[in-house]
Amino acid sequence: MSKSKTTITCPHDSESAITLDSCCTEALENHLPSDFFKALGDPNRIALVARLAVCGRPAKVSEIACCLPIDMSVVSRHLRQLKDAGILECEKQGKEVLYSVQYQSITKMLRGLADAIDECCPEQRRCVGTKKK
Amino acid sequence: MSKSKTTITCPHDSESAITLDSCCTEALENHLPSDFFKALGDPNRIALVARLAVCGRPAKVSEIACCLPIDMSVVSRHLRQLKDAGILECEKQGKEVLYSVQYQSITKMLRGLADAIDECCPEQRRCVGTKKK
DNA sequence: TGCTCATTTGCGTAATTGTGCAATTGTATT
DNA sequence: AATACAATTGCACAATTACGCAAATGAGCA
Repeated sequence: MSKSKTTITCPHDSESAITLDSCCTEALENHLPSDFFKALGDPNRIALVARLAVCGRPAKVSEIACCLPIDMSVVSRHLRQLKDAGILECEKQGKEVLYSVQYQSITKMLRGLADAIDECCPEQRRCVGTKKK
Repeated sequence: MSKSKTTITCPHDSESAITLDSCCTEALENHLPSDFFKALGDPNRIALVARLAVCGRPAKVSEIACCLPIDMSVVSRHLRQLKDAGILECEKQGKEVLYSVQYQSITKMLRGLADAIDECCPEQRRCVGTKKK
């Protein structure tokens, strides 16, 4: 943890300004890519990831699609979004495209975020209540 | 992990059906509440959480709102959504409402999910390639 | 009681997103 | 070359969501 610190004051209420540890903010926001969460924010995409995760092997789009009551074209778009978010990966094999879960990068991401939040937790740092007056 | 297992066959392609370990699916889906991710899927809400996290103390709505170029009523709604998702908590104090980050429940959730994904990771289980033939 | 301030809620609108269908692309097979 | 199949993309539409403004709620204070 560093000691660099910035205080951002509220224009209309400078006394109760939120104290921002800039270094910590960056560390946290690096771990908070909203595209990652947006990708997991849809029930159908959650279902796709869960099924693919327990499947344990690369699966083609058509077999993934048949588990859900939505069109395969929609599944294809969902899979692409999950891939762009770093949750899935895919490889072409002949006519087919095989999707699989990026286990390591997901768990690394989740644990990294958890650690970053722990770093910010008041109980774990000395820099609490540094209020500008 | 248990041994109960279910195979869901594709209607039009039963040979390449995705093998589903039902117990594992449930375990995973329990860790995948889409509302949690949906709440973190918006850049403004991410910013709110990050700022509140590094703030390290309960903060009132107006001071949280002044960090973002959006109306306070919108911030209020975002905060409520984050609270409903279990990411923030709030307490009334006179006229004001103080929001703070639920550090423990978030990190517990993230690490629980990471563990659940690890449980599904092919390298860590024996039940790979259980394909119906 | 009347007033002020902080927050929430109602409502209308613009933007985004999820979806299905049809057409297209790309790859193998005949 | 023609055909068949898997996956993607274009397009239109419905549903959801983010947003700002104004009004309402609620809690302290004169």
